[in-house]
Order: sequence, then C-alpha cells, then structure tokens
Amino acid sequence: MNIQALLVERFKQALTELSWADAPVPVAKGNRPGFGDYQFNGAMALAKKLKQNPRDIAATILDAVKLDDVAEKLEIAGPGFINIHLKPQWLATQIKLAASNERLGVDIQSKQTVVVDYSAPNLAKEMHVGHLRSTIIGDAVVKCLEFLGHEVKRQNHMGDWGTQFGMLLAHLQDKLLQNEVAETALSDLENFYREAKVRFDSEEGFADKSREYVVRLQGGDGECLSLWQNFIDVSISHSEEVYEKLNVTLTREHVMGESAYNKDLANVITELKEKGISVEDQGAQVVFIPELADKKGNPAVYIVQKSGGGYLYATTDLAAIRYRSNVLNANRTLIFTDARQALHFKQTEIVARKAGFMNEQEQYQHCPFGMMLGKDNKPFKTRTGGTVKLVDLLDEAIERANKLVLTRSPDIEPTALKEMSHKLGIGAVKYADLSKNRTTDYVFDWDSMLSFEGNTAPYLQYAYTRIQSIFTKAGIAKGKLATDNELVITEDAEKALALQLLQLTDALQILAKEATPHVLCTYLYELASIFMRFYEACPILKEGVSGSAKQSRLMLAQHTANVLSLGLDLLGIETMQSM
RNA sequence: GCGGCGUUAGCUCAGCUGGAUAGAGCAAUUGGCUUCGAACCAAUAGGUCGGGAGUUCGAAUCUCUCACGCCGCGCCA
Repeated sequence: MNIQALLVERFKQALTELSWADAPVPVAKGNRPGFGDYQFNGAMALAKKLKQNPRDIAATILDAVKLDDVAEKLEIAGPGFINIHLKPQWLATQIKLAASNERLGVDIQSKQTVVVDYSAPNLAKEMHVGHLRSTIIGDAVVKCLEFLGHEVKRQNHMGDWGTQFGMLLAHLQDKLLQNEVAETALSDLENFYREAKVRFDSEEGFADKSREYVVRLQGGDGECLSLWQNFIDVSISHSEEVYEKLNVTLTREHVMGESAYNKDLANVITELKEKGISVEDQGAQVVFIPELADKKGNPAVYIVQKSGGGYLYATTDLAAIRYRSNVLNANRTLIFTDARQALHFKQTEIVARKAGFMNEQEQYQHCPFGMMLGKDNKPFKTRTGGTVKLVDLLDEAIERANKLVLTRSPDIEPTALKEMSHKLGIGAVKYADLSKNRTTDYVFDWDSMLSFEGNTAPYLQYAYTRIQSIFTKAGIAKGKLATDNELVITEDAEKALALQLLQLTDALQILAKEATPHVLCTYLYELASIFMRFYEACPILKEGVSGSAKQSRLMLAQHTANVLSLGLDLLGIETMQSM
C-alpha cells in the first residue's frame, strides 16, 4: 500500500480525462495541520501554462478526480492547492489489511538481481572504523532490497592481494618454522603487520625475501599460495567475528576478494586493446576519457596497466564488472565506498560501458559516504592519533551501554544485562551512523548516541518494549491479537498514527532507490514519536475506555510494534521484550 | 589550475520531483508521575537556510557567481 502512488494515479486519471495527460502530477504529503493529509500542487503550473485562473483549474480538477472512497474532504486553498483529507475509515481498512498481512502491507517490487559490494576490508590488517559505514549501510540496504523481493548478491570485495602480502607471508613463514600456529601468530593482525614492517625496514635480507615472495605468489607458486591461503583464512575469520558482533549478514561465502579476478586481468587488457579503448602512453596502458576532459580539452587519464606490466585496482574493478554482469547477471550494482573514490568509479563506469563490459540497461551506482569525524571535526582517531580498531570501538559501545543499564536497573540478571548491553550498544553505534545522510561526513559522538534520547536507537527500542508491555499487561501473548476485530479511528492522534503506519512503503522504496537508510530511520523515529503522542492522548487499558476503542487501539499498537520491529530488523538493529 | 562534495537554530542533523508561517533532537527555561513504563509527554525561547544575482505566481530546493571548508585529479586502493 502506497498512498501517495494511489493519489498520483487518481489525479493522473483525472488529468487525462481533462486532456491534460502530459501535465506533471505533484502530490505531496501535507506539511501543516489543517492543510490536509496530502496535497495536489499541480493546478498553479497548469494555470500558468493555459493562462487561466489557478483556482478555476483546481476546481475543474477537483470535480474530475475520483477520490470518494479514500478522501472525506477535498478543498481548494491559497493560490490553488488541493488539500486532501483522508477518510479515517478508509485508513482503518488499510491498517487492518496491513496488520493481517505478513509483509505488513508492503508490496513486492518487480524483481531485479542486485549486486551489492560493501564492507571490503583489507585483509592485511584488522578492520578499523573506516570500514564501519560501508559495512552497516550496505547491510541495511541489502536487507531492505531483499525484503522488497529482489535477488541480492552480496560481494565482499576484500583486499586480499598486493605487494604488502610478500612481507606478511615471509614473516608468517618464519613464525611457522618456529612451530607457531598460524591462528596464534595472526591473533593480532595489527601487531603482526607492525612486526613485519619493522623487519622489512631494518632487517638485513628481509626486504629482498619479501619481494621474492611477491613474485612467487604472483607466479602461482604452490607453497606461497598455501601460505597466503592460510593467512587469508585467519584474517577472514577475524572479519567474521566483527560481522557477528555487528549483527551484519555478511559471511565467508560472500567473500569475493580482489584475488578472485587475477585470472581475468590479462583478458581485460587484451579486450581493451583490441577494441581500441586503451592505448600505450609513457609505457603504460591507459584510457583517455574525453567525457571528463578539462576546459582545455585534455581528457582524463585512466591507467589500466602499469608500465611494468602490473595491474591496478582499475583493472580489478573492470574485471569485477564483467563478472557481475556475465556470471551474476546483475541488473544493478551498488558499491559502498568512501566518497574519495567517486572519480574512480565514474571513470570505471565510462570505460566499462565503452568496452561493453555490462549491458546498456544495467545500473551501476557508486554509493559514496563521508568520513567519520571526531568531536573536533577531524578524522576519528585514537588519542595518540592511531586508527581505531573496529572491535575496540564496538566493545567500548557495549561497555558504555553496560554501565548505563546498571545505573538504571542495578538488580538486573547478569545474562539479561549482557544481552541488553550488546543490543543497546551496538544498536546505538549503528543507528547513529545509519540515521545520518550517507553522503556527508559525520561527527561520531559517544555522548549523543548513548544519551539514549531523541533520534537514537534506544528511543526506538524503548518504544518497542513499551508496546510489548501493554500486551503483557493486557494478557495478550505476542502476535495473538485478533486482527479481524473492528477498527475505528476517531481521535486525531489515532488518525495521525494510522497515516504514519501506512507510509512505510514510501520510506522503503526511497531507501531502495537511493540507498539511503536514513530515510527509514527518520520514518521510524517519527513513527515512534507519533505513537508516544497517541499513547499519551488515547488510553488503552485504563478505566473507562470502551471495548471498541480498546480493541482498535490495541490493533494500532500491535501494528506499530510490528512496523518498528521490521524496520529495526532491516537496519540490523535488535529489539528486546523489556529494557 | 580543473573537478566533486558540502555550508540550514549555540551543537548534531532532517527537509532539496520548486509550494502556504523552514522542522526535529540535544543544550536552555517551564509544566506534567498516589506508574496503561518519566529511557516519556506538553509548552516557551532560539533562523539574513554561507553572501550576492537570476529564473518563477512562488526558491532552503533550480541556474550563475563569490567566499569558506573537506576531498580528488598517470602508474596506491
């Protein structure tokens, strides 16, 4: 159910009957109390075009539009707005339909195969805060797309290849020769990397040995490959631990690292050469891109093969496009990386399209995000200026939540405390990020995300548990409320809640199109606020509430809980029965 | 130099298919618990939507320009 789409459809019909079929159909949500739940704003522009009085045009449209079933009142206001007041009973009917539907009334979209490339940590090191945004924003978008009926192919484009591995493998080899177990040696990747780097910089012969390992690795040497595989396996399991802690759906099976494309890189170059797209320049293979030329006409340069014959990430990304198009049959690809790579992906798309590496109608959508800043508006770092390990950040969130829970309920059971701290802490970190516009930098601030007030995860989690307690109090088991009772809407607060509940589809559709989870966050926050207002104004279990009002309000409450639960689940945030 | 992104309340952020009086939260002030959960609600105060120009009946939203900030621009990813 999408109210706005329905209204657009009805107005389009009316405009067509009036032979204004090509006129735009601007239907917007009402922005002011008393000015309708929705408004049609097309009369003014049409009047301008036809050189007529806008209020007359509005009156004509109002006569032609068929909304008797959904609207109780249509009125012309101001210069020619048509304000639409929806029928409470129609809203009630829609709520009942949605409440008795396992998808909560959200329609399935026409199915696409969507490749989503996200998280993509570098396996040479541990995941740090820089990977947080890609991981959780990507995962929220993935879950939303799946809910809307799409076939999603998660692709974790991990950094598992490159010259740095020579040094790491040489160091690992030495450790294994000293009878250390790989898992133990690699238990702290940061330390391991640092040790290897120190040896590389200062130890006689180690740098040469490292370079030799790179050559052997690239040459497919069996011993080196198994050493590499060993390293990668351990490193991936580190990432898996973080994913699990983060409540993110990525697993080992979604790993499609850079190395997976190695065998295709030469083919990519060959094809680019054959098609005359890349040319040799200063010893390297480059693609000149006139579309991105500067004002003097100098084309942008995109290097696909180094002068020494080596490949770059551009080559790998082109190979990935071929794989996703040809093997995964992608209709659409979403890539979540930081905004600094915007130019690279723009160029990659242009080159890939010229080379025919993807179908013309295939969508290729780079979804950039801004940096995570500290409270001082500088990149988020440790006190000493180092990068913050993601596990440390998450553990701190859980620890802070733990303290907070203890101050509020000192007598809580240890197991409950542990569970709650985890859900609150992780939820707070994720929501603080997800609720902000993806594209800009954002300020990471423990105090505001864990103050648990305002637009935060705990507020939403609280709203959910508060509803659960209504049902506990009413003696109704979870999900056991009958949905075939009559639903009557009389109070303003009831109507406002019903309307908000029916706008879930809009939020999800925008999220799916723009890959912007903050739209869903805003929706859920507004829903929770509207519910709190409703609950304040409309008693449910108190003395003197009529049977029908009680049943109706319980149904609204139940559906609110279901929508909150679904929405939070799509964002990867857990709920609880009490808190 | 060229290009991308950004600049909205003291702070953190929404709003940008052009629509009526620009919204939240935090912080500030005030009111509401002999409990349907106060991690809540209600109210007050807080704005040259970076500056300027243009398009338009109408601009935070579109165009141009300037300022400031961040980022990127041939062999890192």
